[in-house]
Amino acid sequence: MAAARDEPFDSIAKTLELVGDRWTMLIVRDVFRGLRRFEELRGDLGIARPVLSDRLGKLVDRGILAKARYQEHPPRYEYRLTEMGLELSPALVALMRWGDRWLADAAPGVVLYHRACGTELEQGFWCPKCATTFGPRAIKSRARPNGQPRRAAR
Amino acid sequence: MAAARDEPFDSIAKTLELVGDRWTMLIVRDVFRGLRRFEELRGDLGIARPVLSDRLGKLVDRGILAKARYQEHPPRYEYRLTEMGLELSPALVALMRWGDRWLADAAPGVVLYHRACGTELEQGFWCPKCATTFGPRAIKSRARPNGQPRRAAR
DNA sequence: GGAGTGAGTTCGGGGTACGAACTGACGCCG
DNA sequence: CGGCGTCAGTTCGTACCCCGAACTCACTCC
Repeated sequence: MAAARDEPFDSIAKTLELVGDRWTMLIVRDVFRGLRRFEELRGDLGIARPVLSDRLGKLVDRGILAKARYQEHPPRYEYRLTEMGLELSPALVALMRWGDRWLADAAPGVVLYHRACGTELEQGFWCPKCATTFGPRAIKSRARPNGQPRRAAR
Repeated sequence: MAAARDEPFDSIAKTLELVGDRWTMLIVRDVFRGLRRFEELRGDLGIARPVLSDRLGKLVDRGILAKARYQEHPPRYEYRLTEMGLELSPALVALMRWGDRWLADAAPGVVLYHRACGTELEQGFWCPKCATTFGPRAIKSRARPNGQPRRAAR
């Protein structure tokens, strides 16, 4: 693997190195849905055991999932999202909405609500100054001046 | 391939079938950045030619990219985002921000602005009733009652 | 004590991605 | 006009990764 090219948008590449393979996002999605155990995941995804085993291990190594023992004696673990994993939800939601909108055969099977008030949520880009949401065409990008600290997220 | 399981969140799986392989999202990202020609993309990504050729073809077939002839005579085409492709941006932005936040070695190289006013954008879940953004923990999900028409997006 | 379950690991075969080399249609420059 | 460079591919053989099937192991339940 070549040395990292120092290009902008590199975080996308870095992120996809961690979660961009064929199964990882689907595993994370299932854990979101509440599936936690090896056989649950395997049954739902139809993934080969060795591959699931490998992916879960990597997700734990990377801090996206955490193992929690749910029974001693045959020590059995279930997998839960860490904060890091939980924060993948904007990406998952974005993929879901794109599929709902653009793929005729992917009927929207799920609606997402704001827990506090039960209103169906929207996902969008938000301008805190104008206090509006807006679409992709209203985005401009600029290289961040080097070394400037990132803003605290959320 | 087994018949589609009729599970909720299925749009995520469907979406990932189209853009979930190792390269496709990176290609889309590069087209977002303004790279349009075969060799530009190849040089930037370090992707093997046959793979790039195949992925571009599939992206065009699926309606995410469109070919536009930019010179006759050796007929040469460049690739541009369709509306469908453009709307992948929420997913790309979500992946980018996740990387910025959680991957120490992925310095945020790009800032995104609201074109109208120059303010740095946020991306979040938006509750139109409460007029606030909120995080993943404030989401609830429900199966959509069957056959209900999807809302007009954006 | 035999069957069942949950969570894996081991083991070949097959499909896919890879880099390298080849093609072909030009344009440019001396 | 002849050779070189460029752009956009395709062909080819290998190397790797994914897959399903079978095996393991530690238990529980009947």
